[in-house]
Amino acid sequence: MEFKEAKNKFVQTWGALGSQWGINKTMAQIHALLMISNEAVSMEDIMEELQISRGNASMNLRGLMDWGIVYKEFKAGERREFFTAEKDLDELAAKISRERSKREIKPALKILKEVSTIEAKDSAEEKHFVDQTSKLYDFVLKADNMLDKMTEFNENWLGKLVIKMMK
Amino acid sequence: MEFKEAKNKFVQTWGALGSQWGINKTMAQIHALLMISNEAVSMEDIMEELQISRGNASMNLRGLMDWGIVYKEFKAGERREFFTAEKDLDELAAKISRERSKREIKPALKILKEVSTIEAKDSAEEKHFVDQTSKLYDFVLKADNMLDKMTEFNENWLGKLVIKMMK
DNA sequence: ATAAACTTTCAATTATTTTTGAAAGTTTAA
DNA sequence: TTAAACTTTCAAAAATAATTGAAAGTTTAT
Repeated sequence: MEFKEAKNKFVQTWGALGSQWGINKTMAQIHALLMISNEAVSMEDIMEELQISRGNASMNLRGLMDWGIVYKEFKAGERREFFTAEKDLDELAAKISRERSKREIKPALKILKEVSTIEAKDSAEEKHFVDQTSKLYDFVLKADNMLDKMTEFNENWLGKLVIKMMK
Repeated sequence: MEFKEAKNKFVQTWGALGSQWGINKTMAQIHALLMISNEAVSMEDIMEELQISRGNASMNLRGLMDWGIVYKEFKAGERREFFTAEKDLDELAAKISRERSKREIKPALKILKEVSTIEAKDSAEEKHFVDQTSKLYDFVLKADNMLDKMTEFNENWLGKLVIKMMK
Protein backbone atom coordinates (compact mmCIF):
# COMPACT_ATOMS: atom_id res chain seq x y z
CA MET A 1 0.00 0.00 0.00
CA GLU A 2 1.32 3.39 -0.85
CA PHE A 3 1.16 6.50 1.28
CA LYS A 4 -1.71 8.24 -0.44
CA GLU A 5 -3.90 5.18 -0.25
CA ALA A 6 -3.05 4.61 3.40
CA LYS A 7 -3.78 8.21 4.24
CA ASN A 8 -7.14 8.05 2.55
CA LYS A 9 -8.03 4.80 4.21
CA PHE A 10 -7.15 6.21 7.59
CA VAL A 11 -9.26 9.33 7.09
CA GLN A 12 -12.24 7.24 5.98
CA THR A 13 -11.92 4.83 8.87
CA TRP A 14 -11.57 7.51 11.49
CA GLY A 15 -14.57 9.25 9.95
CA ALA A 16 -16.72 6.14 10.19
CA LEU A 17 -15.61 5.48 13.75
CA GLY A 18 -16.44 9.05 14.69
CA SER A 19 -19.92 8.86 13.29
CA GLN A 20 -20.58 5.71 15.29
CA TRP A 21 -19.56 7.54 18.42
CA GLY A 22 -21.68 10.63 18.10
CA ILE A 23 -19.31 12.94 16.25
CA ASN A 24 -20.27 13.63 12.68
CA LYS A 25 -18.38 12.08 9.82
CA THR A 26 -16.84 15.21 8.35
CA MET A 27 -15.78 16.44 11.75
CA ALA A 28 -14.01 13.18 12.43
CA GLN A 29 -12.40 13.23 8.98
CA ILE A 30 -11.06 16.71 9.48
CA HIS A 31 -9.71 15.61 12.81
CA ALA A 32 -8.09 12.57 11.20
CA LEU A 33 -6.48 14.74 8.57
CA LEU A 34 -5.06 17.10 11.15
CA MET A 35 -3.86 14.27 13.35
CA ILE A 36 -1.62 12.83 10.68
CA SER A 37 -0.45 16.12 9.32
CA ASN A 38 2.99 17.16 10.50
CA GLU A 39 2.21 20.82 10.09
CA ALA A 40 -0.79 23.09 10.51
CA VAL A 41 -3.28 22.95 7.63
CA SER A 42 -5.27 25.78 6.06
CA MET A 43 -9.00 25.67 5.54
CA GLU A 44 -8.37 25.77 1.82
CA ASP A 45 -6.33 22.57 2.01
CA ILE A 46 -8.91 20.82 4.15
CA MET A 47 -11.63 21.68 1.65
CA GLU A 48 -9.48 20.44 -1.19
CA GLU A 49 -8.39 17.24 0.48
CA LEU A 50 -11.83 16.19 1.71
CA GLN A 51 -13.78 17.73 -1.17
CA ILE A 52 -16.12 19.68 1.06
CA SER A 53 -17.53 23.18 0.90
CA ARG A 54 -16.19 26.20 2.72
CA GLY A 55 -19.21 26.40 5.00
CA ASN A 56 -18.94 22.79 5.96
CA ALA A 57 -15.25 23.11 6.74
CA SER A 58 -15.82 26.24 8.76
CA MET A 59 -18.62 24.79 10.87
CA ASN A 60 -16.90 21.54 11.60
CA LEU A 61 -13.63 23.22 12.48
CA ARG A 62 -15.54 25.38 14.88
CA GLY A 63 -17.12 22.24 16.32
CA LEU A 64 -13.72 20.63 16.81
CA MET A 65 -12.44 23.73 18.52
CA ASP A 66 -15.47 23.70 20.82
CA TRP A 67 -14.49 20.17 21.79
CA GLY A 68 -11.07 21.55 22.53
CA ILE A 69 -9.26 19.07 20.31
CA VAL A 70 -8.29 21.36 17.44
CA TYR A 71 -6.50 24.68 17.67
CA LYS A 72 -6.09 27.68 15.44
CA GLU A 73 -2.55 28.56 14.64
CA PHE A 74 -1.20 31.77 13.19
CA LYS A 75 1.76 31.90 10.92
CA ALA A 76 3.94 34.98 10.71
CA GLY A 77 3.29 36.94 7.55
CA GLU A 78 0.26 34.84 6.62
CA ARG A 79 -3.18 36.27 6.74
CA ARG A 80 -5.14 33.08 6.73
CA GLU A 81 -5.62 30.71 9.63
CA PHE A 82 -4.11 27.30 10.05
CA PHE A 83 -5.35 24.44 12.16
CA THR A 84 -3.70 21.70 14.20
CA ALA A 85 -5.11 18.80 16.18
CA GLU A 86 -4.30 17.78 19.70
CA LYS A 87 -1.81 15.01 19.05
CA ASP A 88 -1.20 13.71 22.56
CA LEU A 89 -3.64 10.83 22.71
CA ASP A 90 -4.05 10.75 26.48
CA GLU A 91 -4.90 14.41 26.38
CA LEU A 92 -7.26 13.81 23.47
CA ALA A 93 -9.07 11.04 25.31
CA ALA A 94 -9.29 13.15 28.45
CA LYS A 95 -10.81 16.06 26.57
CA ILE A 96 -13.32 13.90 24.77
CA SER A 97 -14.44 12.15 27.89
CA ARG A 98 -14.74 15.39 29.85
CA GLU A 99 -16.78 16.96 27.10
CA ARG A 100 -19.10 13.99 26.66
CA SER A 101 -19.61 13.82 30.37
CA LYS A 102 -20.57 17.46 30.45
CA ARG A 103 -22.79 17.37 27.39
CA GLU A 104 -24.48 14.03 27.69
CA ILE A 105 -23.95 12.19 30.93
CA LYS A 106 -24.45 14.99 33.43
CA PRO A 107 -27.82 16.05 31.96
CA ALA A 108 -28.95 12.43 31.86
CA LEU A 109 -27.93 11.96 35.49
CA LYS A 110 -29.96 14.96 36.48
CA ILE A 111 -33.08 13.44 34.96
CA LEU A 112 -32.36 9.99 36.33
CA LYS A 113 -32.20 11.51 39.77
CA GLU A 114 -35.48 13.31 39.24
CA VAL A 115 -37.41 10.31 38.05
CA SER A 116 -35.90 7.91 40.57
CA THR A 117 -37.06 9.98 43.50
CA ILE A 118 -40.77 10.11 42.79
CA GLU A 119 -43.07 8.98 45.55
CA ALA A 120 -43.53 5.31 44.76
CA LYS A 121 -47.01 4.29 45.79
CA ASP A 122 -47.65 0.72 46.72
CA SER A 123 -47.97 -0.82 43.26
CA ALA A 124 -45.29 -3.31 42.31
CA GLU A 125 -44.90 -1.54 38.99
CA GLU A 126 -44.00 1.76 40.59
CA LYS A 127 -41.71 0.13 43.10
CA HIS A 128 -39.85 -1.62 40.33
CA PHE A 129 -39.51 1.64 38.43
CA VAL A 130 -37.99 3.48 41.35
CA ASP A 131 -35.73 0.57 42.16
CA GLN A 132 -34.46 0.19 38.60
CA THR A 133 -33.92 3.88 37.90
CA SER A 134 -32.12 4.30 41.22
CA LYS A 135 -29.77 1.50 40.31
CA LEU A 136 -29.26 3.07 36.94
CA TYR A 137 -28.48 6.41 38.53
CA ASP A 138 -25.84 4.83 40.75
CA PHE A 139 -24.40 2.91 37.87
CA VAL A 140 -24.15 5.83 35.48
CA LEU A 141 -22.68 7.98 38.23
CA LYS A 142 -20.08 5.33 38.91
CA ALA A 143 -19.24 4.95 35.24
CA ASP A 144 -18.98 8.70 34.82
CA ASN A 145 -16.61 8.94 37.75
CA MET A 146 -14.48 6.19 36.34
CA LEU A 147 -14.11 8.00 33.05
CA ASP A 148 -13.37 11.14 34.96
CA LYS A 149 -10.56 9.51 36.82
CA MET A 150 -9.17 7.62 33.89
CA THR A 151 -6.95 10.52 32.98
CA GLU A 152 -5.12 10.76 36.26
CA PHE A 153 -5.15 7.03 36.17
CA ASN A 154 -3.03 7.12 33.05
CA GLU A 155 -0.61 9.55 34.53
CA ASN A 156 0.27 8.12 37.90
CA TRP A 157 2.15 5.05 38.95
CA LEU A 158 -0.77 3.29 40.54
CA GLY A 159 -2.68 3.63 37.34
CA LYS A 160 0.19 2.31 35.32
CA LEU A 161 0.50 -0.62 37.68
CA VAL A 162 -3.16 -1.49 37.59
CA ILE A 163 -3.24 -1.21 33.83
CA LYS A 164 -0.36 -3.61 33.62
CA MET A 165 -2.18 -6.00 35.92
CA MET A 166 -5.25 -5.82 33.77
CA LYS A 167 -3.46 -6.82 30.61
CA MET B 1 -43.98 14.25 39.58
CA GLU B 2 -46.32 11.36 39.13
CA PHE B 3 -45.44 7.92 37.88
CA LYS B 4 -46.67 8.24 34.33
CA GLU B 5 -44.76 11.45 33.77
CA ALA B 6 -41.60 10.03 35.30
CA LYS B 7 -41.87 6.91 33.17
CA ASN B 8 -42.25 8.96 30.04
CA LYS B 9 -39.38 11.23 30.95
CA PHE B 10 -37.14 8.25 31.57
CA VAL B 11 -37.98 6.63 28.25
CA GLN B 12 -37.33 9.86 26.38
CA THR B 13 -34.05 10.49 28.17
CA TRP B 14 -32.75 6.99 27.65
CA GLY B 15 -33.76 7.26 24.01
CA ALA B 16 -31.80 10.47 23.52
CA LEU B 17 -28.79 9.06 25.31
CA GLY B 18 -28.89 6.00 23.11
CA SER B 19 -28.95 7.98 19.92
CA GLN B 20 -25.91 9.93 21.04
CA TRP B 21 -24.06 6.68 21.55
CA GLY B 22 -24.77 5.00 18.26
CA ILE B 23 -27.92 3.08 19.08
CA ASN B 24 -31.03 4.39 17.41
CA LYS B 25 -33.62 6.28 19.36
CA THR B 26 -36.48 3.82 19.13
CA MET B 27 -34.22 0.93 19.99
CA ALA B 28 -33.07 2.73 23.11
CA GLN B 29 -36.64 3.64 24.02
CA ILE B 30 -37.81 0.06 23.72
CA HIS B 31 -34.91 -0.95 25.89
CA ALA B 32 -35.82 1.72 28.43
CA LEU B 33 -39.38 0.51 28.51
CA LEU B 34 -38.35 -3.08 29.10
CA MET B 35 -35.82 -2.10 31.74
CA ILE B 36 -38.40 -0.51 33.96
CA SER B 37 -41.09 -3.04 33.36
CA ASN B 38 -41.47 -5.61 36.08
CA GLU B 39 -42.82 -8.20 33.71
CA ALA B 40 -42.28 -9.25 30.10
CA VAL B 41 -44.00 -7.00 27.56
CA SER B 42 -45.72 -7.97 24.31
CA MET B 43 -44.96 -6.36 20.98
CA GLU B 44 -48.50 -5.03 20.98
CA ASP B 45 -47.90 -3.18 24.23
CA ILE B 46 -44.60 -1.74 23.04
CA MET B 47 -46.26 -0.42 19.90
CA GLU B 48 -49.02 1.09 21.94
CA GLU B 49 -46.79 2.63 24.58
CA LEU B 50 -44.28 4.17 22.18
CA GLN B 51 -46.75 4.83 19.37
CA ILE B 52 -44.71 3.03 16.75
CA SER B 53 -45.59 0.68 13.93
CA ARG B 54 -45.42 -3.08 14.01
CA GLY B 55 -42.52 -3.19 11.57
CA ASN B 56 -40.54 -0.71 13.57
CA ALA B 57 -41.10 -2.59 16.79
CA SER B 58 -40.18 -5.87 15.18
CA MET B 59 -36.95 -4.63 13.63
CA ASN B 60 -35.73 -2.85 16.71
CA LEU B 61 -36.54 -5.74 18.99
CA ARG B 62 -34.55 -7.94 16.68
CA GLY B 63 -31.72 -5.41 16.89
CA LEU B 64 -31.80 -5.47 20.67
CA MET B 65 -31.72 -9.24 20.66
CA ASP B 66 -28.72 -9.16 18.34
CA TRP B 67 -26.99 -7.00 20.91
CA GLY B 68 -27.88 -9.67 23.45
CA ILE B 69 -29.57 -7.27 25.82
CA VAL B 70 -33.19 -8.23 25.24
CA TYR B 71 -34.68 -11.71 25.38
CA LYS B 72 -37.80 -13.38 24.09
CA GLU B 73 -39.90 -14.98 26.72
CA PHE B 74 -42.69 -17.46 26.25
CA LYS B 75 -45.68 -17.62 28.50
CA ALA B 76 -47.58 -20.84 29.01
CA GLY B 77 -50.82 -20.87 27.09
CA GLU B 78 -49.96 -17.67 25.20
CA ARG B 79 -49.26 -17.74 21.53
CA ARG B 80 -47.59 -14.37 21.26
CA GLU B 81 -44.11 -13.52 22.32
CA PHE B 82 -43.05 -11.39 25.22
CA PHE B 83 -39.82 -9.51 25.72
CA THR B 84 -37.63 -8.71 28.70
CA ALA B 85 -34.46 -6.67 29.02
CA GLU B 86 -31.25 -7.64 30.70
CA LYS B 87 -31.67 -5.93 34.04
CA ASP B 88 -28.32 -6.60 35.67
CA LEU B 89 -26.45 -3.44 34.83
CA ASP B 90 -22.94 -4.88 35.06
CA GLU B 91 -24.00 -7.58 32.66
CA LEU B 92 -25.62 -5.01 30.41
CA ALA B 93 -22.48 -2.89 30.31
CA ALA B 94 -20.35 -5.95 29.65
CA LYS B 95 -22.52 -7.02 26.73
CA ILE B 96 -22.59 -3.56 25.21
CA SER B 97 -18.87 -3.10 25.46
CA ARG B 98 -18.15 -6.55 24.05
CA GLU B 99 -20.48 -5.95 21.16
CA ARG B 100 -19.12 -2.49 20.34
CA SER B 101 -15.63 -3.83 20.50
CA LYS B 102 -16.50 -6.55 18.06
CA ARG B 103 -18.48 -4.36 15.68
CA GLU B 104 -16.53 -1.15 15.70
CA ILE B 105 -13.19 -1.24 17.47
CA LYS B 106 -11.79 -4.50 16.13
CA PRO B 107 -12.39 -3.57 12.48
CA ALA B 108 -10.88 -0.13 13.07
CA LEU B 109 -7.84 -1.72 14.70
CA LYS B 110 -7.35 -3.94 11.71
CA ILE B 111 -7.20 -0.95 9.41
CA LEU B 112 -5.02 1.05 11.78
CA LYS B 113 -2.56 -1.80 11.73
CA GLU B 114 -2.60 -1.94 7.95
CA VAL B 115 -2.02 1.73 7.40
CA SER B 116 0.55 2.09 10.17
CA THR B 117 2.78 -0.53 8.64
CA ILE B 118 3.30 0.95 5.20
CA GLU B 119 6.84 1.41 4.05
CA ALA B 120 7.57 4.98 5.14
CA LYS B 121 9.92 6.54 2.64
CA ASP B 122 12.17 9.30 3.76
CA SER B 123 9.73 12.22 3.66
CA ALA B 124 8.91 13.80 7.00
CA GLU B 125 5.27 13.68 6.08
CA GLU B 126 5.24 9.91 5.66
CA LYS B 127 7.28 9.38 8.78
CA HIS B 128 4.86 11.43 10.79
CA PHE B 129 1.95 9.46 9.38
CA VAL B 130 3.45 6.13 10.35
CA ASP B 131 4.43 7.42 13.75
CA GLN B 132 1.02 8.87 14.53
CA THR B 133 -1.03 5.94 13.27
CA SER B 134 1.19 3.52 15.19
CA LYS B 135 0.60 5.45 18.38
CA LEU B 136 -3.08 5.45 17.64
CA TYR B 137 -3.05 1.73 17.11
CA ASP B 138 -1.40 1.15 20.46
CA PHE B 139 -3.74 3.54 22.15
CA VAL B 140 -6.94 2.08 20.75
CA LEU B 141 -5.71 -1.42 21.52
CA LYS B 142 -5.02 -0.42 25.09
CA ALA B 143 -8.40 1.26 25.45
CA ASP B 144 -10.13 -1.75 23.99
CA ASN B 145 -8.38 -4.05 26.43
CA MET B 146 -9.35 -1.85 29.31
CA LEU B 147 -13.00 -2.02 28.36
CA ASP B 148 -12.60 -5.72 27.95
CA LYS B 149 -11.27 -6.13 31.43
CA MET B 150 -13.65 -3.70 33.03
CA THR B 151 -16.16 -6.43 33.63
CA GLU B 152 -13.92 -8.67 35.66
CA PHE B 153 -12.77 -5.48 37.25
CA ASN B 154 -16.26 -4.94 38.59
CA GLU B 155 -16.52 -8.43 39.89
CA ASN B 156 -13.35 -8.94 41.84
CA TRP B 157 -12.08 -7.48 45.06
CA LEU B 158 -9.18 -5.60 43.54
CA GLY B 159 -11.57 -3.87 41.21
CA LYS B 160 -13.89 -2.94 44.02
CA LEU B 161 -10.96 -1.59 45.97
CA VAL B 162 -9.62 0.49 43.14
CA ILE B 163 -13.04 1.85 42.35
CA LYS B 164 -13.40 2.92 45.96
CA MET B 165 -10.04 4.61 45.80
CA MET B 166 -11.01 6.46 42.67
CA LYS B 167 -14.16 7.97 44.16
C1' DA C 1 -55.12 -29.44 5.40
C1' DT C 2 -56.97 -25.08 6.86
C1' DA C 3 -57.46 -21.08 9.25
C1' DA C 4 -56.40 -18.07 12.91
C1' DA C 5 -52.89 -15.60 15.38
C1' DC C 6 -49.12 -13.95 15.25
C1' DT C 7 -44.14 -12.04 13.29
C1' DT C 8 -40.99 -10.57 9.68
C1' DT C 9 -39.63 -8.29 5.58
C1' DC C 10 -38.92 -4.56 2.56
C1' DA C 11 -40.19 -0.91 -0.92
C1' DA C 12 -42.04 3.45 -0.40
C1' DT C 13 -42.61 7.39 2.52
C1' DT C 14 -41.29 10.55 6.07
C1' DA C 15 -38.16 12.67 9.26
C1' DT C 16 -33.64 14.04 10.46
C1' DT C 17 -29.09 15.40 9.65
C1' DT C 18 -25.60 17.17 6.87
C1' DT C 19 -23.93 19.98 3.22
C1' DT C 20 -23.81 23.68 0.12
C1' DG C 21 -23.00 28.29 -1.49
C1' DA C 22 -23.80 32.89 -1.61
C1' DA C 23 -24.40 36.91 1.27
C1' DA C 24 -22.85 39.12 5.36
C1' DG C 25 -19.16 39.80 8.47
C1' DT C 26 -14.29 40.58 9.88
C1' DT C 27 -9.55 41.75 9.69
C1' DT C 28 -5.47 43.66 7.72
C1' DA C 29 -2.64 46.39 4.63
C1' DA C 30 -1.98 50.36 2.26
C1' DT D 1 -11.23 54.78 4.37
C1' DT D 2 -11.16 51.38 1.01
C1' DA D 3 -10.46 47.13 -0.89
C1' DA D 4 -8.62 42.70 -0.79
C1' DA D 5 -8.36 38.39 1.65
C1' DC D 6 -10.21 35.85 4.31
C1' DT D 7 -14.12 33.48 7.68
C1' DT D 8 -18.79 32.84 9.36
C1' DT D 9 -23.64 32.29 9.00
C1' DC D 10 -27.84 30.27 7.62
C1' DA D 11 -31.75 29.17 4.48
C1' DA D 12 -32.32 25.95 1.00
C1' DA D 13 -30.97 21.51 -1.09
C1' DA D 14 -29.15 17.00 -0.82
C1' DA D 15 -28.01 12.93 1.51
C1' DT D 16 -28.89 9.68 5.01
C1' DA D 17 -31.50 7.21 8.36
C1' DA D 18 -35.75 5.80 10.45
C1' DT D 19 -40.50 4.50 9.96
C1' DT D 20 -44.61 2.76 8.03
C1' DG D 21 -47.85 -0.68 6.54
C1' DA D 22 -49.28 -4.18 3.80
C1' DA D 23 -47.92 -8.52 1.86
C1' DA D 24 -45.42 -12.65 2.77
C1' DG D 25 -43.99 -15.85 6.13
C1' DT D 26 -44.52 -18.84 10.41
C1' DT D 27 -46.46 -21.40 13.87
C1' DT D 28 -50.12 -23.61 16.35
C1' DA D 29 -54.72 -25.55 17.11
C1' DT D 30 -58.33 -28.02 15.30
